Amino acid sequence: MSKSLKIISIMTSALSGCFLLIRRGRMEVRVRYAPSPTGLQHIGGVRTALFNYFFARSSGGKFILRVEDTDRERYSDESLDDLYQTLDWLGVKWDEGPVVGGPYGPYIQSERFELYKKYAEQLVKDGKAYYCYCSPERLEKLRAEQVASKSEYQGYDRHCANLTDEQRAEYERQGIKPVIRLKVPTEGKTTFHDILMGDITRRNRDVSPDPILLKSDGFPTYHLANVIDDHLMGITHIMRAQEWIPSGPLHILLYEAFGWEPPVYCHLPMVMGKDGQKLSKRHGSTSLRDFREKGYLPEAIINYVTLVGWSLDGSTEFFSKEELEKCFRIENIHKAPGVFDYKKLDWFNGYYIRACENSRLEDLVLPYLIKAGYIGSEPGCDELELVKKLVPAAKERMKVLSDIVPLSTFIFVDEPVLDASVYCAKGSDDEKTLSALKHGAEILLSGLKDGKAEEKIEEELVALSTELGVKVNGVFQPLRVAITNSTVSLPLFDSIALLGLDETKKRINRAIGILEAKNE
RNA sequence: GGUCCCUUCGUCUAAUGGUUAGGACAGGAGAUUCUCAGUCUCUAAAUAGGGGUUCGAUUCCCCUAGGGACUACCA
Repeated sequence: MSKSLKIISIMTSALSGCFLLIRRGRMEVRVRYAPSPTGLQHIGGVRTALFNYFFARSSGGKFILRVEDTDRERYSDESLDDLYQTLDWLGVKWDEGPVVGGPYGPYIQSERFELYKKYAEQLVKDGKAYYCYCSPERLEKLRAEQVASKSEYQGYDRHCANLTDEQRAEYERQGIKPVIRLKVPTEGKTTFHDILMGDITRRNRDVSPDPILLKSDGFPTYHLANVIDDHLMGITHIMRAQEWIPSGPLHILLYEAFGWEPPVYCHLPMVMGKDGQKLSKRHGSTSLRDFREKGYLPEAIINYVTLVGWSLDGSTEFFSKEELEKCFRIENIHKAPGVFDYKKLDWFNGYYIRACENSRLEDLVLPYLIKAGYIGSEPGCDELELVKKLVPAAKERMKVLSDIVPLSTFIFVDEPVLDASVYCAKGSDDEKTLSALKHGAEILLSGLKDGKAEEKIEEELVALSTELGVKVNGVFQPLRVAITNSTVSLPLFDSIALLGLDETKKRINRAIGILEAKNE
């Protein structure tokens, strides 16, 4: 190419870029989350929703929810409920979509049923698509043969691509319901641009040959419905998981067949399990419902999940939803897939629990205590008072809300430790342990009864330990085990406050009995 | 099998054509006059391999290897 020609070509491409900018630049960003209600919302889907939502917010655009319920076999009402519940729980609000409506509705694909058929038939009229009468059995057999022969050519053999009118009429007479397939060109190549990945090109002969657009039941397949709706709803950016990259060229072909301008693509890195495979149930919980039930806070989920495959600067760890709505940049999305780290999520969750207002935490923890049967389903004043005392003591020991149950069991279930050796701390012995328990109890109970400061009592207990020639824990452990029935527990004074003085006294005396029986 | 995508500590990630390659989780050690937890301090740990381009490459290019996704009348 000569120099001047080159310059001209650069200029024209710059110019067409300008037009694109003018056409698009004025337009606000419109993105969508378009799940199919065939199961519970999971980490991967939620991450996609979040990235779309944050991108929309941070660029002053619109976030649209669209329900892609074209698979009647796998659809369930429960999944749809779960979708709404999950987004609601996360505090992700959609600007347009089901429930709230919007100028491009309806936003549920089954309610747009007629539309897809119309467009598919238009494609047939234009010679871009055709009716196919092949039976599922024939297709199955074809596929089996291709797999067996390890043929380089995999996919539909275009058997119905050039049917005569007579042949078609004959099939129709037999009552066979056709599907509509797209004519994929066999020559040339198709390129689409991805913000993250750059240009991705595929030879047309490698595009899955003649995919079905409209199923025989009249419902569209994903490809058709997705392209039509994205266009009709004015979607500007498609942010979806990288598993969709292979169908990118097919979608471009569809946009071309319709004569439409394709949107900008951004394929999100996938979320993997520890073994590097796509995250699934066998790696642990994946549904948001599970996480919610175990007691993860929405702020922890949001914070951690958006940090898989995205980062601001590599050192900022904590982001609130509101911050992400401001600082999320599409350019900071990573290309490589990321492993979902349950431990790090736990760490975030613990952090957010500790940061949680006590009053809110009381409310959050209540259902777990009720479910455990520790407090009534209609908690009375006494019970609420107890929870009020429990929360600050348990707070920094919790990773998930359900941890409140094991931490508070000693209050509600009294199963004394009968093995005397458990009371004995490292470096102490049976005799000293008994003595520590007896004298410690005296110091403790009389001190508390007289309203002595905890610090003062603690000092006296420490003094007792030096007196007995044991470590500090040599005095505290027998008391704690006696009171909480466990070597692992809340701190001594918190435990007593929760249990009450009478019950404390009762448990200590019982423990003294257990130790005395052994020492004899 | 075919096509496409990816590759910095175990994990999530930062960085630049020139740094002791930074942070966080997890791990290890220690501190905190009660266990556990929390908090604090310290510590170990990475540019997949091989070729180029370059005075210099982890960064740019090529090859190899490894991993992943897709290959449905599912999305």
